[in-house]
Order: sequence, then C-alpha cells, then structure tokens
Amino acid sequence: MATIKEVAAKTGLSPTTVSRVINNHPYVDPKKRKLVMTAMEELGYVPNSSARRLRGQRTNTIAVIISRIVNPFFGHLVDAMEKIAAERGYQLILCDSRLEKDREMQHLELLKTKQVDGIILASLQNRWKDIEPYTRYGPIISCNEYDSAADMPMIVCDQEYGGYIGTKHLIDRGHEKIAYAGGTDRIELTRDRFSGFKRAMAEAGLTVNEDYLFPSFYGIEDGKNIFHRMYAMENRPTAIFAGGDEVAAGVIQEAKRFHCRVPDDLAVVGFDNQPLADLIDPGITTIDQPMKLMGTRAMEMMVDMIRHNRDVTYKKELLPLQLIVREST
Amino acid sequence: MATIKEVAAKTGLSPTTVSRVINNHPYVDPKKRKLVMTAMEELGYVPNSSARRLRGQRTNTIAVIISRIVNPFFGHLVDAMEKIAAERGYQLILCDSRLEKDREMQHLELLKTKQVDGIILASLQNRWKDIEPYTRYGPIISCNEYDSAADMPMIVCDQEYGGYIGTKHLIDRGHEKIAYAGGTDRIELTRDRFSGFKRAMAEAGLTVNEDYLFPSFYGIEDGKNIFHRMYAMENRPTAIFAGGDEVAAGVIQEAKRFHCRVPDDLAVVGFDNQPLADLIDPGITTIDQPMKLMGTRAMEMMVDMIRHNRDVTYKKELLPLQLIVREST
DNA sequence: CTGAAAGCGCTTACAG
DNA sequence: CTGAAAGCGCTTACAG
Repeated sequence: MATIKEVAAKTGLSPTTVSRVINNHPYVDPKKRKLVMTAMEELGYVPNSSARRLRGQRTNTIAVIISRIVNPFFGHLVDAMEKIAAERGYQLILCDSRLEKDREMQHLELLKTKQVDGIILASLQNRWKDIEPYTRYGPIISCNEYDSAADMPMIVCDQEYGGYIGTKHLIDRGHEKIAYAGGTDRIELTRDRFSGFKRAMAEAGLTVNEDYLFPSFYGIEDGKNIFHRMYAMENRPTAIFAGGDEVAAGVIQEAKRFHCRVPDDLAVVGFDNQPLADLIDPGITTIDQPMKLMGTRAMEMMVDMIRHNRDVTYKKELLPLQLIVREST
Repeated sequence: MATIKEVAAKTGLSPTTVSRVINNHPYVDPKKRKLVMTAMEELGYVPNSSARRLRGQRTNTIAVIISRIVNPFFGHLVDAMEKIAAERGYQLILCDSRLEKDREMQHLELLKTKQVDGIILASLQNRWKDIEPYTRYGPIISCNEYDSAADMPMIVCDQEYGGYIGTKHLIDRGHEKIAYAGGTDRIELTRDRFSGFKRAMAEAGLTVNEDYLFPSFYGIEDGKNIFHRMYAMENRPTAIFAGGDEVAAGVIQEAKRFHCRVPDDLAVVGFDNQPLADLIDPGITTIDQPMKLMGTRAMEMMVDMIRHNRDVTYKKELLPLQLIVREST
C-alpha cells in the first residue's frame, strides 16, 4: 500500500503538503494540489485509517449496544441509526449484549480502548454505577431503555403512559381479570410500564392479581408458554397486556391452536407496533413506539456530542407513544 | 489516559517490558510481571487500540454488508455472525447497502483504508469486476448471495433446487397457473431460483406465463401490490411462489382482505422460513434457508482466513434447503 | 503558500 | 530475562 511518503516522493513535495491536499486545507497551490491528486490516483493511495485515528484521537466509529438483533424492534432502531451515521460519515459497530451484563461491560470497553468515539445504549443490563465510570472516555447516551439515576442524555418513550393506555383500553372493553406480561423487575423501563398498568387498574377500582403477572419475556416461544400458564389456571384472565408484539403473537397463535377465541375468550394487547402486529390474524392491538424517530434522534445527538466535545449537553427527551387498536381486543 | 510510558515510569521498567506483560509474552520475571499488572490497575491503563492497529496492521474488525437490516432474514444472519465474531475477539461493523451499488462500493473502501480486516458480503449489488480489485487488500467472502464468475469463497444455498421444490410442490397440489415473484433479473441468486422454477414447470409440461412474473421485491407492501396486480387480471393465477416470507405475508394478508381464500383461491409459497411464516394464518409453506448455519459458517471462515493470511483457501460451500409445508398451499 | 520536525502509543527485531 | 531504538502512517504547530 502506498503511503503519504511515497506520494510526496513522487511529486517532489513534502508529506505535509500531501496531507493538506488530503484534508482539503486551503492555502495549497492549485497546481500542486492537482499534482498530488494525480499522484495519489496513480499510486492507488488511500489514507491509512489507523494512523489517522492514532494521530487524530478519533475513530469515526460509534457503537450501538442492543440486546437482541433478531428482535425487529432493534432491527428498526439500528436501521434508523445506521442511516444517520452513514450520512454523517460514521461507522456503526453492532454490539449484542444478548441480555448479559458481562457482554455489555465488555462492549463498554470499546470506548476506553479508543475503538469508538461514543456509545449508544439501546439496551441496559447494568446499573448506572457500573456504567458511569466509562463516561469520562467519551459520550454515552441511552435510547429506548433508561435509568433515572443516570446522568446521561436519554431518548425515551413515556412507558408509564404506555402501560396506562394499554391497560385502560382493556378496562374500557370491560375486562377486569387482566394479566400482565411486561415484567415488573429491576429494569426501570418495565417498572414504569408496570406502574402505568397499576395506575389504570387502581383508577378502575380493580385489584392486581399476583398470579396474573409474568416476568419480562421476549420472544414468540415465551408468549406460547405464557398462554399455557394462563390456560392451566382455574380462574383464567380474560385479557393480557404483553411486553412486546412477539410475545403477543405467541399468545395469540397458541390461543387459536387451543380454540381459545381472541378477543372473545382472551383479549391481547402488545407493545411496539411491529409490522408483525398488522400481519397476524387477528391484528394485534398495540402501543406504537416510534422506533425510527428514536434511532434517528439518538444518532443525531451522538454525532453532535462527538463533534462538539461535551460543549453540548442533552437531557432526557420524551417521545410520544400511542395506542393502535386492532382486532385482538 | 495512561499510556504505556507512564506504566513504565511508575514501575521503573521499560515500555518494552510493559508491552510484553500486556501481550502475555513468556520470559518476563514473574515479580516484574506482577509489578506491571498492579501499576496498570492503579493507573487504569488500557492499551490504545489505534496504536496497536497502526503498529500491528490489523484491526480485529470485520464488516458485514447486508442490504436491509429490517429484513429478519438478515437479522438472523447477522445474529449468528456476531456471536462467532464476539467469541473470537472481533468487532462487527454493520454496513447496510440499502440495495444501492454506491453504498456497497463505499463500504468496500473500509478494507482499503484498513478499517477492517475482512468483509463478508451477505448481499451483492455490484458485479465481480468491480469488487475484485478490493481482494488484494484483504479477504472478501460472500454468504447468501453469490456470483459464479467471482473468485472468492462463498457460502450459498442451492437456490435452483429451492426454486424447483417450491414450484414442484405447487404443481403436485394441482396448480398450473403459477405466478412467480422471486425476480428474474441480474442477480444470480434470483436467476438460479428462477431456473428451478422453470425446470419444474417444464418437467410438468407447463408453460411460463410472462404476465405472472414479478420482479424481485422485498417487503410486505410489495406483497400487497403484487396481490392487487394479480387480482386485477382476467386470467388470474391460482398460486404464487414469492421471493420471501415477507412478500408472501403481504400477499396473504391482502388476499384475506379481499375475500380471496388461501389456499383455495390462491396458494402461496414463501422463502426463508422466518418466524413470521409460522405465525400468520394460514401458516406459510416456505423454503427453509439455514440462516444461522450460513452466518456461523461464514464468520468462522472469515476469521480463519484473516488469521492464516491467505494460506487457507475456501471454495463455494453449498448448504441444504428444504420445503416446509404449512397451510398456505 | 510550504516544509522540517515532533509525536500520537504501541510492538518488534536487535543486542545484550 | 531486559532495554534502547526504530518505525507503523499520519497531522499539526512552528517557522519561514
């Protein structure tokens, strides 16, 4: 591979001047500029990124940490991010934590070892106290998941509201025995969503049945399992609010297989509004999360933070969430 | 950030020795090794990747070029790749060509500018003659899409066979007026699949109706459009072989909306065997593509090629394809 | 408008 | 087992 030195030698100019041409500096004699250009062309010269990185202390690379790329929700999120990153001249490193704390921590090391200029956390497996130390190495923002204790910019949807409107919708449809499969655990996002569920229940004077609460699951298979657990109950719920459309789809599919009619015997609300929600039969009533907007906004913010080097500060940005009614309720 | 020099200063040793400790070289006095280790710990030292890259001429990064990350097919492929890459200590750069030749070419530049050690092409927008020049900068392999004229390792499925068994299945079900939406154009993969379609038709003594051929489309919306174009025909086909499950899903959804019964009025065969195929109603008869196997094998091969620096050579590897029969036929 | 020199932070022969 | 020195390929003050 040709280096800047060889280009300099070929043109009889200094490496400095060649570098200036490469970087479009002003104050280069137009003739010499042209000379350098053709020499680069002839030698097939291309700047070595590693050298530029070392010298310039930036990588033009951003890592995005997700927890499961096969989840279409993340697919759409990453798609939007990749688009903005490409426009702005950044590479995207895809980091899949697979819901494991350790993998997430390892990915955070990328910032420390200067392999990326910034990190977008679209999933959050660790607590803020473990993530915080990394912020001194570069910008970290979260998108989708969040942690109120965290001092970092966040692009989030109003999950409490989402939990509320989904539940309220079921209540309005006359349901009282409502199961909840969004998870109630350590993750703030799911906790907030659960708060919304509880608020709607309380407002309607309904009590939350502990047996109807299922931990946070992710895929179709989980949905199937949840259906069977409900089906085995003596006192079955008449409706379920699932943590994602895939889970909802699993519930619906299995319900149909066991001749449990949706929505008559079991109403189902999903979350995300993935394409899937509109495709299966009956269509899934769900909460629309603006995945594209989230991804776009997060990447724009990240690039801005990298370029302006901490001069810009962002806070929590709240994005809208809305109920999409289909045939499953 | 602490550097190797600072660690050296703190321990009274040379940077060379510190480097040896970092890289687990033998022949370092155990006591000194320990000394260095604690000094690194105390300083929060971490090696700078850019420097290592420049010095070592490798990046431990691999790019994968896909054409549409929101397609679950690519989601699963990338998922399998990421897993192997992480195990082997490589980062994955996600490159989305969005079906555009230019974007793909830009992504190939990553190899030239030493930003990645190798590239996996899971999508192929350009011709081999345009890609070939990049092979001198590092290993390039294809996975999924392919080009027989190309002199690169390829992990491919037997598309001709896939086209054949899908079509044969429809013929066995008694169909004669069979539409084909897999594309017939410049891409070899789709051309081969189309060959399989034609072979099955020919064997059964059926003629291919030009009006029933639709260019290669990708998403649900495309499926809906195709349905309407068929629906508007005087002499409608009774079956369609779609290029992907998403397209098939779009066809089916719209068919149901217009009271066209599947499979009675219109039988539908998809491709890929995505989770979706099993979820919608009726389930989609489809051709299973071993996405996980493809991704795993491709990444293993890539890492092997990078590590053994062209000493290893691979050829085309053919992976099995099989018909999954569900209710849509 | 141009160039010599220093340095980004490592690793690797080489010599001991 | 250890260290001094060179060099990976750039860019950026600095001086002219």
